[in-house]
Amino acid sequence: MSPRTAEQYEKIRAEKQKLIMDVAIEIFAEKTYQGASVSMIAQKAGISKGLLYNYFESKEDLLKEIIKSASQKVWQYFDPNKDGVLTKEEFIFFIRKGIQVIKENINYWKLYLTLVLQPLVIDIVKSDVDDLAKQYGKMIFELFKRSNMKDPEGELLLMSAMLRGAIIQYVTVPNLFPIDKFESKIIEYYFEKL
Amino acid sequence: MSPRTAEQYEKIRAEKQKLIMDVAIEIFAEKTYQGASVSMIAQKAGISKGLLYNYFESKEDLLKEIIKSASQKVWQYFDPNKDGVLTKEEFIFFIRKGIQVIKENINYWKLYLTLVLQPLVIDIVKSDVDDLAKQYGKMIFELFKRSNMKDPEGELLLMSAMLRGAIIQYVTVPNLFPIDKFESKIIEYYFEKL
Amino acid sequence: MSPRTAEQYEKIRAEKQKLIMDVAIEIFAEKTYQGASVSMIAQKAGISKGLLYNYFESKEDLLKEIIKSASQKVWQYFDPNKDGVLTKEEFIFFIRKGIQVIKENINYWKLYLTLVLQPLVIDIVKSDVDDLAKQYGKMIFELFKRSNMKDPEGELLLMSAMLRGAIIQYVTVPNLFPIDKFESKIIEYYFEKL
Amino acid sequence: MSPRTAEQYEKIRAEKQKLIMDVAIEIFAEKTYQGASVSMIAQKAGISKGLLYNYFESKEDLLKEIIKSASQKVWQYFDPNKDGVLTKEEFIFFIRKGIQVIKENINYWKLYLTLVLQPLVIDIVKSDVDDLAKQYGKMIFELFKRSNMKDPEGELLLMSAMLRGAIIQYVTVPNLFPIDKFESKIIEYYFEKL
DNA sequence: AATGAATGAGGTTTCATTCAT
DNA sequence: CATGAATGAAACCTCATTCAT
Repeated sequence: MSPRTAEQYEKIRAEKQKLIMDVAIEIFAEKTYQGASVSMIAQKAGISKGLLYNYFESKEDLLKEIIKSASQKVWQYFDPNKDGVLTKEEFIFFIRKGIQVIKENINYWKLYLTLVLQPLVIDIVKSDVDDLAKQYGKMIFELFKRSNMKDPEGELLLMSAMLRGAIIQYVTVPNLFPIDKFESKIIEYYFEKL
Repeated sequence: MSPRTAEQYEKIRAEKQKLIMDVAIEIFAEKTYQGASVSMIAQKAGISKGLLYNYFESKEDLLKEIIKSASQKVWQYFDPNKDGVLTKEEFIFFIRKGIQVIKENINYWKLYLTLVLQPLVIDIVKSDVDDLAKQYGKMIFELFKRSNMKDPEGELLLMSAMLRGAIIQYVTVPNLFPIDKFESKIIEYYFEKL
Repeated sequence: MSPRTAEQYEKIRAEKQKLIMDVAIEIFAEKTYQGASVSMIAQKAGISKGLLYNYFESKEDLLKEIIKSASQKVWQYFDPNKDGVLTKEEFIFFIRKGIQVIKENINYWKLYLTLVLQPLVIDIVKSDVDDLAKQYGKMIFELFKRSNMKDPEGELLLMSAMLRGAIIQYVTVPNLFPIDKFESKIIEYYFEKL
Repeated sequence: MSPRTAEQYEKIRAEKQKLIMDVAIEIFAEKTYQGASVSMIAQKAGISKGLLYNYFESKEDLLKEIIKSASQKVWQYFDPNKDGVLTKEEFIFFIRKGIQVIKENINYWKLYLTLVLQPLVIDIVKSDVDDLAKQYGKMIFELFKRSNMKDPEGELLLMSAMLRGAIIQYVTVPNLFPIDKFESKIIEYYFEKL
């Protein structure tokens, strides 16, 4: 009966906040940010609309928080190591890990994709992600060059297109796209080339 | 004093309908189907909201008509020829033509992409396109097999992922993606392999 | 090829006007004055909306004209004869004729009934009809008195209620109400009493 | 600080819902279902349009609920007793009670009448009411037969027409129709005949 | 921390009416 | 006399957000 400690409250808050965000990702991915209503999210999360506004300032704020937090979670695995140099093994790992992360967060990626397709609406998303993408791009380019590829830039283009396309396809129709076969294939491809 | 002839009316209708659809594609692509309002479309088309409903039964109907008409326009170039067999040259042409069509219809492709990412909302889109995609898939697979590729199925996977990814990237950030370089690269790639 | 004469034009106008009114009565009766749209009427009459406005100033004007004209048509049979005295035979005739007129103009009566149920909307209707009703009421009252009925006023009340109720019922569900049986019954009733 | 209890919310909802329905009956009766606007109802009820939609799914739903609830309220007095046999006294009571109920719910009856005159719009109304009407019709017919009336069927026809007509007249112009005199008269009539 | 009634701006849609032809 | 494209006001409805409790 003793009042909860500050930490307990903090924990409860954090959990409820996560719950709301998880539910929101799902609904946003299914219905679009604009097509989803705050009521739907509150209802599916089992809380009142009022309480949702206790945790997030607005619907847009909720979206921003989702992107912020999910970005962190998703991209943490790819923090480039200190030296900024990518070995062949690290590159293979990067692909494997990347595909795994996507498999585990389909809805987030779906949401992410709908968002990047509306440049005017959301610029938040880009900034973070773009930086990382550039760094990686550079490192992979260097790897390709070191491996004596004829046209490292062109190869980079093909590679990123391949990955991106596979993600889209997988995220859109998970059951129809053989992500595992794709994974072996692309790894086999670069294993030989590098 | 006499009323316009049937042809005159027909012309007016056809032109205005096209105008509305063109404007709508642009706005839908920019803001999402749900994020765009009929008012915005009417305003940008320079007509009253009421008139829009003279031409389309509803916002959803407008979307459907856009998809129907744009699908026709976009996919007509790819009607497989009678024999159902794809030569190496036809395959190269297919890629070239495909990229060109996309360059000329960026907004439609953007819209198409936001739509396929919301499976619950629109099933119209798929049916038409899926058929064609399957036919092509099969023909390309046969070509790869005839060319003695080791794993034609896997190669098809990589190829479609590459194309898809390039489209996404180009459509999303046209200025940043070197579509022409990508085109030469992928053609070069298959020119050697086939 | 000679231009039509003024009379011919006049005839055409009169016919078209009647056509529009007939169609409108039907639709108003079916959908309510408010629920019917000018477009529907024009379409069913096979003319353009614009032309309809050539014949009637407004939707409300169309309604007024319908009521005016139909009232005349409907009530003309009941113009009390000069002397203002109703014989038993005339009374019977009045009932017979009344029922016949209703059978022949179901839709007008339906419309009329929906209108009298909205006192605020239409006052036009009443004025004409009320006068006639009062005159008739008085004459029937006199007839009842001459026939030595105990309570002529009360009998008048019952009679008008009976007629009114039968009309409503018949107009509402023509197939279910045995109007002919009702007719014989009520005539038999007054034949004995008078 | 704590939220209202479930009962409190329940009470608020019930009261407001009743308020809206009461206001709506009045306005529908006065202006027709189609002629009344949701704005008018909200305004007269002193609430926002939005709130009305918190209580009713649509304007049509509001109408249906009114009919449902009012039907219950209105017809509950007439639940035939178990044996299904009507005595002379019960018949007299039925007429008295019926007239009283109508006097107390003029607006509902007005609304009801406008609705039955639009067969295409509302079928809801009929089903409930028709059943009851049939049961009563049968019971009254039996009573008439037991009382050795020459033509019980014809008498039933006259009686229901009389009642119906009186209701219409009273509901349409309450001040002009002497409902009390009608009541005594019709009771006197059947008191002698039965 | 929690509720859901309440608001109001804005969305989609309808329709009487006008007008150039 | 005749057309139907075009308008704009107003209808129905939705939903992010607020607030008393």
